[in-house]
Amino acid sequence: MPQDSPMTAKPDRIRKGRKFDQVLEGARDIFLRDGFERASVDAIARAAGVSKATLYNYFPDKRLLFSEVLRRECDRQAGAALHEIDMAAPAETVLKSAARHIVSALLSEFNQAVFRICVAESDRFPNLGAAFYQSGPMRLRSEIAAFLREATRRGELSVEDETLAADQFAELCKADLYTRRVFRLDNGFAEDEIRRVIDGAVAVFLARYGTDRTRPPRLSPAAGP
Amino acid sequence: MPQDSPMTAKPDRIRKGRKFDQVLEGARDIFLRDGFERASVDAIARAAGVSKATLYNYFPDKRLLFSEVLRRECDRQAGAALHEIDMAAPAETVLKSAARHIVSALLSEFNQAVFRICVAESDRFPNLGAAFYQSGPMRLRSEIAAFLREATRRGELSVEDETLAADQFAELCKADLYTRRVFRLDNGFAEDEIRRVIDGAVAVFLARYGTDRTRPPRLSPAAGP
DNA sequence: CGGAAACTGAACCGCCCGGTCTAGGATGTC
DNA sequence: GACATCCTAGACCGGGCGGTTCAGTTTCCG
Repeated sequence: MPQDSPMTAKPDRIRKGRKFDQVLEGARDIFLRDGFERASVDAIARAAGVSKATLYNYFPDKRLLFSEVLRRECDRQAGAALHEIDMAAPAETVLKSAARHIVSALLSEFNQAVFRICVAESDRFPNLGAAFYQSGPMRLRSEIAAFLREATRRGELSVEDETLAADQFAELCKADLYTRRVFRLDNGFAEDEIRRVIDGAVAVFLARYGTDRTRPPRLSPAAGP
Repeated sequence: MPQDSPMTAKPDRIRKGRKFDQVLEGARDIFLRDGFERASVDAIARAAGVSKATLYNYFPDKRLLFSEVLRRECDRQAGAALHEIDMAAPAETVLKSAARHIVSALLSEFNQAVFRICVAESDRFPNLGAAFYQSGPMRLRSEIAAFLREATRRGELSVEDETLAADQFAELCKADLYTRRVFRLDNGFAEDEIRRVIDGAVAVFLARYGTDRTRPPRLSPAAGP
């Protein structure tokens, strides 16, 4: 039973107030929508369904509220990883499904919003960039690198510099799509656009890092001329 | 309807004011440093060595001044292209020197600043994203694509989808470096870090798109170099 | 020289913002 | 009922902002 009765014997409860989470949620909505500068504290309080006094009861100022919100969102983002992929499947299968996960995560509304804010505010909030990097790109890279190492051990791939290869793979997944999304030229992409990029990424990657077992027969236009 | 270009209209030397360029320069400095929201018009006027009244004589409001500044900076950026590269050299040479140009351009202070602003303000200034995209990534891509087409004709490469391949190459050049730069984890990179990425990018690219003439002997672990 | 046009500096306006404060309303515990 | 705690609505403050105005100065050019 989800009883959140605020009286659990004594004030060993650190949680400063009943509406603490509401404040964070409202702040997240407004900050992600408007950015730090344009988000007004009044708007946040309104969105949180809370009075401004209550808000300032929890957080001493706007900056700290912002930092806390972004820190949490970075953590949240870190959860959405590639864990569910069956790393024991054939390399090409793993790469393809990883690519699909990466693409859809990168293009998601949420990731875009957090990315935008982190980029824009990274000078005023120096730790922000690092937080985002570690919660997103860095985790992704180490997961991919671990897989590459394992696949190399199995003889399916031949990767010496796993971190470089992992970065390359992630970058290949961005091709075109990400840029267009970041600059708001498109907000949705057709399935065949996505497949084109994913298949292209896997093909390029395997051409370089595949072994004889996994490298596809060269589909070069050598057939052509 | 507000006139956004003081140089238009009839006479030749109408130049709405002697200090027009000063204003643009000052505005560029401040906007690129502080972004749109945090840049105050007073600061811009001060940086331009001009009174606020003069500034508002040229531009009806802050938004339009901003748009004009960014439009010019995008144009300026477009100039710094790959033209000077000798496209007739062997493919690997061309790719390597192109990669070096791309990397140094991407990591430059100027490009970072413009990128940041475009990303942050792309929703409030919808045409901004497109302007940046066309002046930067898109030009780059079409130049690379043109080279790939030519190299394929020469039989040095074997590329079917030139735009995809061009995007992939540009993405490969970003690996790791760009992310770290954008999030301000580093502001300078050692020469061997850069070379590692560039060589890696070219190797991956040639493994997929090279022909027997240009594809390097596979450096797979089985076969020694 | 003389007058128009460009430019200046500063004061000024209205607005909104971050942040404070107060008087009072719920709520729950003894 | 009394007390304590949390919360609320909104008035309030100082300040910075974008933008305007204006009286006076500089520059340009015939």
